[in-house]
Amino acid sequence: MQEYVRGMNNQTSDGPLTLRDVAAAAGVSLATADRVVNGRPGVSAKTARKVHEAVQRLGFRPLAAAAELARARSWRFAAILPGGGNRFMMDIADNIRAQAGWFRARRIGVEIVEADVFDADTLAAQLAALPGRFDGVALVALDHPRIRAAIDDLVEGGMAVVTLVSDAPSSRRQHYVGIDNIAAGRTAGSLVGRFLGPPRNGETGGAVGIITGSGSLRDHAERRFGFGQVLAEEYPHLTCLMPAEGRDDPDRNRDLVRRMLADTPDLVAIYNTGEGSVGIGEALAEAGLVRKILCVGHELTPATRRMLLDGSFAALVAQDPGHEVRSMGRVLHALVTGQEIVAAQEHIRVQVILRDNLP
Amino acid sequence: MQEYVRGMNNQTSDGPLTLRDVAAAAGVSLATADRVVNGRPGVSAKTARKVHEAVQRLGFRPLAAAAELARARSWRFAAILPGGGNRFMMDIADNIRAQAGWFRARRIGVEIVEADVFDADTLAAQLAALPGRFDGVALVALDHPRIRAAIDDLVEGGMAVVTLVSDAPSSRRQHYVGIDNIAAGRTAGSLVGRFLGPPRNGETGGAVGIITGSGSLRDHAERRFGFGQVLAEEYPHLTCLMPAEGRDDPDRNRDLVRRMLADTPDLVAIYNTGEGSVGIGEALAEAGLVRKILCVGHELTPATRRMLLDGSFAALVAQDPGHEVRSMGRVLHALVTGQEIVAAQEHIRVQVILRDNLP
DNA sequence: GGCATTCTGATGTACGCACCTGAAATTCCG
DNA sequence: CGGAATTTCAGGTGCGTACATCAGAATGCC
Repeated sequence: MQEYVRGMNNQTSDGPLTLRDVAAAAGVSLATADRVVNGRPGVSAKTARKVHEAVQRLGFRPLAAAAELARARSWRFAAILPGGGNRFMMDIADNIRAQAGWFRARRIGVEIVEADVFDADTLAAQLAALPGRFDGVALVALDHPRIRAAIDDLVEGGMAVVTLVSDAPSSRRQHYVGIDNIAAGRTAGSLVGRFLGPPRNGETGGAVGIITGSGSLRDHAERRFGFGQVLAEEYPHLTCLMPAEGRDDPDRNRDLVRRMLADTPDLVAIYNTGEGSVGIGEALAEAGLVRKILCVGHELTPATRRMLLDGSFAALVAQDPGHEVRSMGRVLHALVTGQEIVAAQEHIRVQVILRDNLP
Repeated sequence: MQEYVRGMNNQTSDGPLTLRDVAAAAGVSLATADRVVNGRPGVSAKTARKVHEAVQRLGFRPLAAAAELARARSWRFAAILPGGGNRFMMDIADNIRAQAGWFRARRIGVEIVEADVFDADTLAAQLAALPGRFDGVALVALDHPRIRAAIDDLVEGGMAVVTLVSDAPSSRRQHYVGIDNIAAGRTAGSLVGRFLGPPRNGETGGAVGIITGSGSLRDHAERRFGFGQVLAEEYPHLTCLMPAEGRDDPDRNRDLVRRMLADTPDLVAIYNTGEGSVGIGEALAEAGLVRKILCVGHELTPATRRMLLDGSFAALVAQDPGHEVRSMGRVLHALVTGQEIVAAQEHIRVQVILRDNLP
């Protein structure tokens, strides 16, 4: 067994455990120990086993900071977000900018790329243009065969790929940062059912209108599904109207609700699976039905916050863009540096926001 | 202006920005630049200004990993948690243990100290014994003059002090890791009010029972306050009964609810501000009143999860112990290393948990 | 078949990553 | 000129990695 210590570092006994200690214990050099610990090739099975044993026996864990410093390379991540004034996505973008310091401190540059998430071809082309320029991507995925293929190509090419907010589960993306949208829809359904209460004597339950953004983003579809499920199972006295597509646009949503009010005398509640809830509030205000018709929507924005406070909306089901951006950063960073992902920490909660627990 | 570069590092132009660049730009040595950046003494006002200017101009941010590595010292934190089988506190403890890796990777050792949080003298004595052994403390604070004084002494002595779950706002603790308990109580109040719905024709609203842990922990008191506030403001048809102290003990709570049921024919809901909700479920089951009486409680534990699923409890207002432990770690670490605390990241949300958004 | 030579895979050496810090050196100022 | 204030020097911090080294296998040649 040789001695590879020098200087003042020859205290294998006290102090924190370093790779040097492991190497000494295994009777190999630092470089070899490092190779084994990081699973790099060029080590015989026998010595690898010795090192592994030493790691186990001593309970060694590499110091993240030292590893990061030594790696001495920087990373470039792209965040592909839908363009068009979607407020929630703007929040995501703002949060990414706000996290610039965190990224910089880890040698990470993040570029926000606007995309037309509804056009699979364009999006696929944008994805295909990423390799070489970036080490990792987070994208709001359109769940479409062409996009899945594009994602798989990226992963194949060694890029870290993470879906954000809306998933593409059948692709090979390494991680999904976002909420369980079926659970989110179910939560909205339970809120509507419970807030409305059981049908009054002699009355029927009434009708529930559903406004949705678009059929092509998976998140909205899943929310509708979860919502419908709960209403059918638990509140059969309530009837769901056909979902109306407002493309997350307040103006369209306003029109949809106007029509809904005209067509549906027994309307008791409206659920919006996406953005543009303001339009709903406006239509209700016009009709003098604020607080008369129960509204539940998604995401906390200045507009929904206001409507929560003035009572137009009873509750919001939300995800925290800050958490999501931080999770995205941690996950991508862990992926490119080969660190472990702590699943529990990366789980994004489905939040219920009432007027009283507004952050 | 001198040259302090050596080796291959003489590229002040390209590559990422380092302290060396700042030092060169300011015309001082690395050591001096470092002192300024970290606010350590021994630098004249004039040179400090030069360095600050350079930092601003170049937009320098120290690389977290390098700083951490170089600081080369380890920290010892204590987490002072109430003993006695409180499930939520056990979760906190478990989360601390689960985060051991994270702490280790930052050279942080955490020791969990059980305390009798209800005895101010003992707790104060325990706090007084910390200096020398620890660099930072997180404690579930009893809001009591003696404890405040003990906390102030610790801070005075240079220890980082953070309150956890229950605050002592008038002390000099540097940070509180936990939820806004008034908001939590209000949220519970809104849930009860909305779930019960407006009074039916010809009926009065009914009575709401309140079970609380103890009067001496600030968190429970604040929850009661928030709860009562909302009920009085928004649901005046509901009457709150006097809070009954069950000391977070399921058995006591069971007895309290039994008595409550016997004494209060018009009981429509029960709110538990603390632990031991199982006892409530048991008492209701005995009386065959599960789902007949609306229950809202706090914290997600195996027991409350079960009761949420079987319908005994309609909703939980909760805080995420995982988030809290991670926040505690980050904050204490930031405090001892003199880093900045990102307030937005450390805000702990008041969560509403229904059966459908159970994590 | 014996021996020199090339090649290959395994292992070690030494330096760099960017910052921190105690001791040494320098400057300042009365 | 002496002591305090300020600044610089130099040596860590633990790990990654290009390059050097080395042993042994494979090859080639006589």
